[in-house]
Amino acid sequence: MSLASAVPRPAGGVAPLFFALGDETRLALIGRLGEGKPLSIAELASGSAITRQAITKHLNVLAGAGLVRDRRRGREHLWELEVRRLDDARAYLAQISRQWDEALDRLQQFVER
Amino acid sequence: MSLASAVPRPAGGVAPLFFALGDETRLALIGRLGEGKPLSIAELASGSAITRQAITKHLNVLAGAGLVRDRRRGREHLWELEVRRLDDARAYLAQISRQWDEALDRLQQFVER
DNA sequence: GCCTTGTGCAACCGTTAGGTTGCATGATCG
DNA sequence: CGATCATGCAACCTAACGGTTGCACAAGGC
Repeated sequence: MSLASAVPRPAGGVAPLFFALGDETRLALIGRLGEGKPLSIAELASGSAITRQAITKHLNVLAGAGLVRDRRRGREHLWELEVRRLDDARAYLAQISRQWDEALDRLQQFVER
Repeated sequence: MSLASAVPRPAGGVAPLFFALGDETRLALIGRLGEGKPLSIAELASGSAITRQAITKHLNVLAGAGLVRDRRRGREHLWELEVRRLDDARAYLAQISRQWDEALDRLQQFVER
């Protein structure tokens, strides 16, 4: 009955995913990592008004949501974007839109007969 | 230069939008409102483990992000989904994906020559 | 071996989020 | 008018968030 349960959620749930996206600083990080080149924490922190440790925390939040992945090279950690995870979020939003459209169609037909 | 600033953001910024989506309870509300039928606060609260006032707060957060709109009928407020706002979020995600793909293409060409 | 550089870890702090309870208010139905 | 039902408003509480500072540590460069 409940359509809510009919909406399949990616592993781990979408809420943490959206939560990770719901912060200006984190969006900025995603934007920079989206330029393609993997960056170290120090590189991400330099030029930012924020502390390196704060950046680290944000990266961990993003990593927890699967939005970002780190790979160490020597003594430094290179972080890069995990684009597929963005698709999960998009798919979820698309599904709700579809559910909405279909519901409106049903209501429309119900009115017309 | 910075590609981050090249990503157009919907009015009000996307961060609040994603923030509003980043909560399990709020996602459930969106799911129920996505069924098409406008619902009152009391209707949304009944059957929920949560207090009516908590629901009200969540609805206000969603309204603040433009994800939901209320229309009063007599003494009750009917809430309904604002689907277009979901498209804003989707467009933003799509843009980052596109930025990523293009960046990878450039890097690829750089390697090949 | 030393000094530097990139991180991690832990404690701490102010603010906000999510939730509750209690009471006031406004529209509706007898 | 009086009882009732759907809300709003405000205070309060706890836990988490976003940020900082300080120090320890491991990997390179010289």
